[in-house]
Amino acid sequence: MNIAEQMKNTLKTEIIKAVEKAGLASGEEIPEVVLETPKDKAHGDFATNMAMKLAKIAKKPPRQIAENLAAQIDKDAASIKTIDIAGPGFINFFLDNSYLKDIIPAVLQEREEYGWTNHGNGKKVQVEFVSANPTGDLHLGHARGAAVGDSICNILAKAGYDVSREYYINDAGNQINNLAYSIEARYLEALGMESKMPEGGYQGADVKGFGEDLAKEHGDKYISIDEAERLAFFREYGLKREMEKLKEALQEFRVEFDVWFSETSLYESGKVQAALEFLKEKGETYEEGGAVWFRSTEYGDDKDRVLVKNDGSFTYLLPDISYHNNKFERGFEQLINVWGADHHGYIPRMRAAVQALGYDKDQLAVEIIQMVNLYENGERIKMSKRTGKAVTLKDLMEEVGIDATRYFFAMRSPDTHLDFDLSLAKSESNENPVYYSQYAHARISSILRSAEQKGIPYNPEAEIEEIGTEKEMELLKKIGEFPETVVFAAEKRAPHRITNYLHELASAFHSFYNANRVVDPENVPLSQARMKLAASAQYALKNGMTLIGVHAPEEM
RNA sequence: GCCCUAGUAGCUCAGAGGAAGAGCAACAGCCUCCUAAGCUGUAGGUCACAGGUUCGAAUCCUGUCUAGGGCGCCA
Repeated sequence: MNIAEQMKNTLKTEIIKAVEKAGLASGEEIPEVVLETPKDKAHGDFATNMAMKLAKIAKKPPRQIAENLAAQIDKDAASIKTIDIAGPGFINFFLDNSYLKDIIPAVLQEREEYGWTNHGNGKKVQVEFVSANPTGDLHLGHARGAAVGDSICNILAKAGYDVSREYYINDAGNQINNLAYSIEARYLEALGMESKMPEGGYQGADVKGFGEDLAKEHGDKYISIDEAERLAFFREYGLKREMEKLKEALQEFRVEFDVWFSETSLYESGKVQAALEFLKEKGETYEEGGAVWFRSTEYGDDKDRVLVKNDGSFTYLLPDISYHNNKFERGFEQLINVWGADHHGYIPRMRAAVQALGYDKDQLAVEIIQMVNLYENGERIKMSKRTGKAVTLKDLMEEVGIDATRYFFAMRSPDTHLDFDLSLAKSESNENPVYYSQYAHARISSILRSAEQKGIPYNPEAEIEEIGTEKEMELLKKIGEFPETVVFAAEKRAPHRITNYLHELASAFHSFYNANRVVDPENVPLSQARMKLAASAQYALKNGMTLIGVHAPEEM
């Protein structure tokens, strides 16, 4: 348990004791103690609403209860300096914050592991994200999904969950045939022959390039061979090329997967058929109009869904059910799917499927990544995947840079529409929020370098007793909040909690920097104490940035 | 028509029962000194609207309006 948590727990215990001593409530009656850290410093270090909660039980006005509690509480036991009563009955605690200094040695001992906890108890979690069809470049929406998904995985892993990152390759549907036909058309075109793009074909420059490459390497070799054979070849070829590009772009974006799961493999191992048989035997299906239906309405869906069409072929739902069954068979206790907004209507039937398979509906969580609109110089940039005129992940990385792109996507709550301001993300100025935390990190490196040059070496044994100014204590407090922030972000699966925290931490550091001089040759002990404080802040900054895939530079 | 998401400062967004917040933009200051991509201060609000629950609602419930998305035997 970290220092900030310890303090909170002590305070909570003392509050409960005071409630009992004051005879306001006892045992089960006592409401859960809520301790918050007020934004306004005038409201103390911690505040509780206990008096208001007790008003009903004790049948007294909240302010009177607050007075009573304030009188009963053991101040020394909880390092309380003063207690205020404010507003409708808040009790504000002003603490003797010297305990915060223990944060420094704790951070400096844990270093790159500061903030990591065992909160998740090694629970096996599988996160499936991106899973874009291998039929073209990753666009903006995928980029957001990749950034958010990867950040969620990092956060869960560091909060003590056993995380597996997975990409589901849709390599079995019609879209792959379409890809094959599109490549064929481009191939013929490259040979100067008559060709026609299929309906809904892929117009992207990548597919065009494949056709040209094939023509260059193999000439007209594929014109004369059997059509089925030819298309099979184009399928394989297209899939391979597309997957290579996807992996490369994602890797560059600092997104790695543990498992690349092929839809086709489900068919080959008979798992799709097996899932269908399982549901049939369990009575979760019925036949109507020559099709096999899944009784998804039994589990809260709007209508039943077709699994097998009347021509005997499967709908996309069936392999998906099989896939999710397979995930559970692999021992995952919690599944998290990160999906684009266009799939949200699909959630009820998937949750129904999970239940029909015999699992709890909460074992599948779906995070919806809302749409991204691109702006430049205040103007909306329209995109169309159909015509291939979309901004791709690669474009973003090139134009904006990886750090800024990752930060921008992590910065916003995933389930809200995002306006991505290209000019802002590209700007290398104080308007760009990504530099703020990076600058704090680089600044600390610079301070430590500068101290060395001035003959003040970093001294791990330095005393930190002299730490105590207002800005120093505020910085310490913020550093101490890191572990609980990571846990909170993991529970809410909310990477933007991390960027918010980083901003607050950087702000606390910059503020401290401007108020208190770190390197002072006239006072080496104090300099060395502050260097340890700065180093602690730097670890918290760096570790937080790691979670969202942003680099922590030594200089800027 | 039904469902999902959103509506909070000029702009972009946090906050999800407890005291209205940040960044940018605006205005006024701060470098003979460790990185001014920084700091300090000022100004800026009917939390879309109307009801309800509660000691207390931006937050929960109901309805309305606005914007975007989804509602295939497509994937």
